Amino acid sequence: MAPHEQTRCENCIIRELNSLRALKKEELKAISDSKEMRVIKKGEALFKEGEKLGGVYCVRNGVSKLSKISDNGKDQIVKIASKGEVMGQRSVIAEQTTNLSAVALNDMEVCFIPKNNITSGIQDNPEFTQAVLKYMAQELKVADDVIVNMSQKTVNQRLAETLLYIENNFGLDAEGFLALILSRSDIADVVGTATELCIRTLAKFKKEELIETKGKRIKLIDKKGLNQLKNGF
Amino acid sequence: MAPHEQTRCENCIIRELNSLRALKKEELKAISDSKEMRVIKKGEALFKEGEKLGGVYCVRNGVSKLSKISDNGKDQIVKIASKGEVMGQRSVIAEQTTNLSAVALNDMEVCFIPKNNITSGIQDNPEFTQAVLKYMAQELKVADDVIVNMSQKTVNQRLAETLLYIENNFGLDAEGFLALILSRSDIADVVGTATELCIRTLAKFKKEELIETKGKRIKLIDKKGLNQLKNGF
DNA sequence: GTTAAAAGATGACTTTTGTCAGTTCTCAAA
DNA sequence: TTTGAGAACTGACAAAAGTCATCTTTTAAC
Repeated sequence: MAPHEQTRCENCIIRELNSLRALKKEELKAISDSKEMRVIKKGEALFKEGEKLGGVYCVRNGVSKLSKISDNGKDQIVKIASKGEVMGQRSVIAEQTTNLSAVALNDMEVCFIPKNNITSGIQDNPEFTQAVLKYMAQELKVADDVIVNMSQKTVNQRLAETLLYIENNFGLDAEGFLALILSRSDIADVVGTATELCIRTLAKFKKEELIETKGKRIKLIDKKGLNQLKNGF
Repeated sequence: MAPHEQTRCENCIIRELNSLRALKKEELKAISDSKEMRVIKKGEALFKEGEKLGGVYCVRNGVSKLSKISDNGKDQIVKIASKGEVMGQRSVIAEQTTNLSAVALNDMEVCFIPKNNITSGIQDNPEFTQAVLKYMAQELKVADDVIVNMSQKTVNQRLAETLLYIENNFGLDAEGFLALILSRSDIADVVGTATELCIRTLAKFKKEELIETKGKRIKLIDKKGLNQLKNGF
């Protein structure tokens, strides 16, 4: 297959992971012709909160954090997006500026799809619209759950939950450590606490033999214990 | 107008407030024929988390809290729905059980619309689908903001914000008190804190002449001060 | 009106979380 | 190999939030 053809949306298997799979062949061809592949280096921003997006980003490779700075200046990570995720969908649909910033947690490869491709898809293809609708409904449920966790659970519980979430969603490396490596500060921003408390709590988990650490890498030893902790025991 | 006709969806002005306004006359007639008006007394549940909904509820009158019980047994109010709001939409679209419970905060009048009316509307009427999509996109943005507030702001800030929110969305009564009267425990469940701390903080606000109280009613005196507090000054 | 139950309120105390100031570690550029 | 910046970590303390027990007020049922 010629290199050119590898990047045609019609041949792209990533889209099977998201609502773009509901698009018809002609629609995918139209997207292929106008889309643009971008490489984002670790630490670079795909977009920043308040920007008006010209389209959405389909993640081919790598991981991005979606975060928002609160009035007190602290960053809260609302979501971690990886392969297959379409970013910026919400803003494009609502025709609003983004409320979140997207920063690459490692080197990324994304496809930028101009918004008119998406909006025309929504107007002309009921299956696609339905797929987007279901996706958003699911996101909304997840968001509600996060609200409850954030307001009702302790840092202990939320950290345990975050670690389990990372293992479930990003898997392990060859040595059994969490494959997604976050800085302590990023973990704290997911959990919604200060970096120091995050570090202290990780140290406590280590002492209780729930986890092991090696540099910034973390291995979950006692998942049952972490699960109990998460639920408040 | 005959009483019968008053309750026809075609004549109902409530729907102008929500996505149902995008429906065509024939679709509204179909809904009218299958819908069912229900009266819910204060304290009664429209539905409980985990239930499978047979349709959505369009609020004609009254106010309902949408809440979820966290693992530690505490209730978190995620949203307050009033006139014009369509409840249960998310679950019907995602074809899932509800993740939230809906309990009437005062006497309510709602229309129950069977779900096949909604799903067929989504399949056949792109304008309607688009309206629902935009509504959900907006909800998602609001939810993300709530996540950030919950995890990064203090009870002080969140309570100030909640009071301002209630004034902005539900207005005042004849004497200038917040028109929506919540129990201290419900306010605490919105803010995401214990009832005692909520009461204490209200007492503090009173001492600082930010608010006045009369029984369970609350009047906002110094809105500028509350706004500053909300943003952390 | 009486009365029981629920809601509101307060004090005393504990636990959790945040903050500041500093030290150690790590890794990459010079 | 040095070195210097940033990340990880620690201690000490302060502030915020939660809990429990108790008391008062309000509300609604009889």
